[in-house]
Amino acid sequence: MTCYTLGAWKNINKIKIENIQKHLNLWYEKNHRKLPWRETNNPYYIWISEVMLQQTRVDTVIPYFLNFINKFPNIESLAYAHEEEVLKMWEGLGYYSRAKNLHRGAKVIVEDFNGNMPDTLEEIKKIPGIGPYTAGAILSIAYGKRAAAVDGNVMRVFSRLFYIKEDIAESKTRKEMEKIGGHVVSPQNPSFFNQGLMELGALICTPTSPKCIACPLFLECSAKSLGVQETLPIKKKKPKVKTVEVEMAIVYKKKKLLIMKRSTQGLLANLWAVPATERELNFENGKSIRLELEENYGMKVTEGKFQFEKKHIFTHLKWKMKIYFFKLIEESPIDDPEIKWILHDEIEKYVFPTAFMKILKEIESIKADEVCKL
DNA sequence: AATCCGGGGCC
DNA sequence: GGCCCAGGATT
Repeated sequence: MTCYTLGAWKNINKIKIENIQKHLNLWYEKNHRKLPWRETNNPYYIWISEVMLQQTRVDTVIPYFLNFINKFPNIESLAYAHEEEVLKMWEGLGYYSRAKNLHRGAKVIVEDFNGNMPDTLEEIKKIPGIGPYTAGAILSIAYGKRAAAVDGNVMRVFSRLFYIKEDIAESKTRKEMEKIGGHVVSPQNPSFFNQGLMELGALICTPTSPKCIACPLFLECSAKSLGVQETLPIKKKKPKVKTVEVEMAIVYKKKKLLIMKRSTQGLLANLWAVPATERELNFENGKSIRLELEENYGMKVTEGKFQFEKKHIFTHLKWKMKIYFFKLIEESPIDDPEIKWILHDEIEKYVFPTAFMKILKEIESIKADEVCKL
């Protein structure tokens, strides 16, 4: 059995490739899950679903997809929407720049492509938020074109199928995988083939304990024949998790709660939140949230009352959140549209990331009487 | 090439 | 608590 190191994919036996194409397409046709975006070839639906599925599980995406296409049924309706509306539909899904790019992308399609999703690689790559994977997925699934659509699942399948030991965290390996994807994709049905690879990765060729006994490519799999399927793919880079202490201010003016928009850059950019300061743990150089409110907004508040602590884990970041309650003493002299005082039942009008939504939900259960006693 | 950007499920 | 992700943009 061959080990296909860098560049050796050109030597993959032609019969082996044809067998893989035949077995995989038949398996996909018979065994694929019925999902909302698989009911159609509409390029718009395929686009939305593929972007939502980036780094996100199918079960999470389904309700978001249905709500999204209900609210924005076509490219025009998305292009003419306000960004706030688009973000609202994305609330809780994470990686919010995906929603902003989707919105920008719809505008580009309306302005530069006459409102139709382009069907060539060259044009489709001009749309913000569409990279190599999403481009290939749209071309093959919506337009039946012979294009590679290589994501994490496909790299795992390839690494086992062809016994590839290169580190899939490296970009040269990813590029190599894309070449393999373009080389082996079925000319008969590129859509079934690409979706078949991903479905196989999701259902059979799973990261841990792959179900080889049920795999349609059992006989073609190099790793399985050597019994090394569990050791692949090889992925070396490990991001370090940084812990950050975050002070959050729950400020009340009577029964109204203070919220403000986060900065236009960085984590959770441009989304609504309660005022917060971040500082790296073990460094005492941060200002307290109370001082920030006074210096940045000229807002005087009572001494903070520590309420509770909570953790929130992002991919490479751990937030240790300390939540303090304050009462307003003196209004800010600045009239800033990005500062608002809202009643609790108004929080659904604004877009809050999950980390803050959890806090707001906990706050809600604390009685107003208690706040007034501060 | 390295870094940033969420969130949830699983063990 | 640590692991896994159906990536793309920016620097």
